[in-house]
Amino acid sequence: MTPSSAAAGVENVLRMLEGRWKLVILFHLFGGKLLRFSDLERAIPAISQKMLIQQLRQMETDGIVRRIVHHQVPPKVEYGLTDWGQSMCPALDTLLKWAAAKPD
Amino acid sequence: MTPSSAAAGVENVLRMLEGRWKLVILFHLFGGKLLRFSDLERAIPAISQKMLIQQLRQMETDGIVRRIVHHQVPPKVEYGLTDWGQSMCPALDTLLKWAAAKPD
DNA sequence: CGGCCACCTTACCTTCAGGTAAGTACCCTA
DNA sequence: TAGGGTACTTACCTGAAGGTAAGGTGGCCG
Repeated sequence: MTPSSAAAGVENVLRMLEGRWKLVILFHLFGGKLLRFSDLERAIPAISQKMLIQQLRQMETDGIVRRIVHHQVPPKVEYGLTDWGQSMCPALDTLLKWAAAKPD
Repeated sequence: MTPSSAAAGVENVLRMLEGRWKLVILFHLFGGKLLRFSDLERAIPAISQKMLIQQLRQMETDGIVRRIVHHQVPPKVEYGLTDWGQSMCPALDTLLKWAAAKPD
């Protein structure tokens, strides 16, 4: 495994997490919570609708988020994490622990 | 710990890793290796001098990289990881393992 | 019939990370 | 004194991420 290929692997992971709002959304959905579009808007007031849907769609195609449409009137769409998305939690914990171990 | 504060913690970590070249540099320095400026240029041909020095400086102020100046002619400057920088390795491994566990 | 709710979509603009290219400082060798 | 190696520095430019604001659909309710 060359330095470049290893870096590429990690970069693929980072690409899923970077984006101004992905992590905020992620942490709102951790724990198996299901939230509606408007719930997320309320939970993250600073985000625009465009950004919210954009980041959700990207996380959906990355397989982190799943989208559950209830065919009702008025429309109801719920967002939650996939099993794989949930399983990211320990990995993020490891990062936080490393950051907490910083000297100085 | 609110979703936003947890996200902020992870974002701080990501800010240290994001940047087009940080990870590539990082993986070149893993294992206690010491490389000179020109070594890194040769190891990463696609990077410009400006970007190389910029990313090195940022990682230095983040406490990940250390800079060792040898007062010689011609000049000699070596770059290596701090202990804390080295200790990031397992955390990145966790991320890679998570990515490898992706279904589909 | 008109307005409202929920969930998007579109057009347009701004900002900044990163790229290119050239210049600087130092001293040694030929 | 001219050239070269090493380690940067500076000025300028570009593309894409993200922001703002407005429009669109579909049905129910008063």
